[in-house]
Amino acid sequence: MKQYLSDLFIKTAEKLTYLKDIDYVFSVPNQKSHGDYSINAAMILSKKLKRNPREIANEIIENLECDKSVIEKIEIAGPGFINFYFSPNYIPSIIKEILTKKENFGRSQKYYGKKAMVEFISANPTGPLTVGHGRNAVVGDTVANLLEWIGYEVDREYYFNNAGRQMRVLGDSVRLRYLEQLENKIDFPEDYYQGEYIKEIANKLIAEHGDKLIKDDAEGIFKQTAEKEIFADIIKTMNEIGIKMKNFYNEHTLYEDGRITWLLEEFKKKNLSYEKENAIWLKLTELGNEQDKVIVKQTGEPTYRLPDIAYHITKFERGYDLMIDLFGSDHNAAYPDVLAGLRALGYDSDKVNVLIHQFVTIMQKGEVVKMSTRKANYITLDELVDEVGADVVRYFFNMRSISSHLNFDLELAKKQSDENPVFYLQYAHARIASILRMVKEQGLDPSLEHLELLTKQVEQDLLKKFFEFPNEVLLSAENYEVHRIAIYLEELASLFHRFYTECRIIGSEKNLAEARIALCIAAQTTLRNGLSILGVSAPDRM
RNA sequence: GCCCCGGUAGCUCAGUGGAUAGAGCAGCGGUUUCCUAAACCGUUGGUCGGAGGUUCAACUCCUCUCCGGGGCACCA
Repeated sequence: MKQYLSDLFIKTAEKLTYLKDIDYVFSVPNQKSHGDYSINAAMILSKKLKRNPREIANEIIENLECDKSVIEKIEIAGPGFINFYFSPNYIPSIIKEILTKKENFGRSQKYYGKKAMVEFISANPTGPLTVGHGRNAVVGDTVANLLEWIGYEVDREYYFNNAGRQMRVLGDSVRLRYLEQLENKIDFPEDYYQGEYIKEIANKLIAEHGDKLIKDDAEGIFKQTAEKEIFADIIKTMNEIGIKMKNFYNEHTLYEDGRITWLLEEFKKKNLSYEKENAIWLKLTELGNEQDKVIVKQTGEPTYRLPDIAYHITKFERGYDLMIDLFGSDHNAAYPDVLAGLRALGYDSDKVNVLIHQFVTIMQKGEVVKMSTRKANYITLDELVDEVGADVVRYFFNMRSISSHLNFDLELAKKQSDENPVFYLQYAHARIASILRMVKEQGLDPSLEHLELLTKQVEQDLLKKFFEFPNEVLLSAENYEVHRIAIYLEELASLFHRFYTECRIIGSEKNLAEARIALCIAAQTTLRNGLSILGVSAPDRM
């Protein structure tokens, strides 16, 4: 419907040239009495043309060449809205489109031929993924899905660092636990990794090597084993919630390739860096940021900024048209430095889109659980998935705007009842599957021959909702707003339940019954497609 | 001191500068001899944190301010 109107206005703009280059908006009015679609063009033009908006609206309507069989009525309302009422005979045509496109209904080719990379999770292998990482993981994967739905070829990538201080501390934490298990007296520093998993890794080393490692240092087998075990655990968790990375990018590669040295030289050559207090600084103030930052420490080790910039350069070299970085809000001060560095080297930093999601607050028995990886006071993503299931985890993390804090109530999520919106959606899908099984036994088949019989209000409301889906996918993808899909699906499911409460199939006149079966299939397809974007399963039975 | 995010119904949250601000849950009252009641219907509930400003029109944009969260590393 929107597409039809939008084409209509583009055509009309050839006659009424003032319709060109203005940002009019088509919207579905809040109230049914305001039609199916509404446009605000006349009000926007009012100031520009210094004319009465209702007068302009009239002129626009006179010049619209619309098909009577598609648009039944056009009205001017309020301060100058133009309201369109679509013909009840046109509206069911969407069913044909859905039944033809099936699992592709909602996809578009708008960005066909473009390549995108979504970098997410990117947690260093110092411990299991926590609930905090869960939001990043789920949203990142869903954003990648959305981009695929609008035509992008998408790569998912995980960037990690297995060198540096944190990893040394990790290795030493394992070493100390190893010694402790062998009944040596140790002093375990407070800022070391406190988690149980460290002891498990130490035990594993004892099982394999006995006490032969007593003289080994932290950096060797202790660190290596820790990294290997932890990564295996992370990947297992990712698999459980359906995430498959295309690539794991090790920061260390950037050193081996000589990219770090090269980058340092580039900054020096371009006079963008300087030495002070035995460290090398990047002139970020000259690039428009607040303060200069260190890129090489006194120790000679680069800070994260240098490899981060080098890493993004590899993304540019790999030919991505769009690069998404997804971080938690604790990183929100880091990315402007990286982008400024890229700009200074001539890269188009507009192609890099940094998404920041706010924190997850876990509520347990009415209390906020404070979490810290190092203190081991956290709930792992694995535990969460075990308790509530992958579908609930995926849905909960997807259902809120990423800029809002997410309140994850463990008791509620565990409840597997109607308080959980994910069950509402899955039930709608399962209910349709059940209906379809039933009507088949009755010898009824879907038919597109008499869709014009779908004239009841609830039927028309559901049909109109189908029209919105492709546009909803497009808007969600272009704005990286995963929660819009969840909201849309809840509205869609609600409309289906209302339809089915009022309209029965078995017992209705045959042509009507078969048209309604087609309507059910269309609803099921749309629900399933939406759920697949979110990575939530669509069960046939519950 | 500075930067980012939030503040909307009892709770959790939606809300492209548009018409009378919505949903879910909770509360209250109903609906099933009938293809899934994990459903549906009705109803209660609002100073959109506050103050200015821009606009034909502000929950939405701008300024100031209060409250909460996250940052401002030679950690990532």
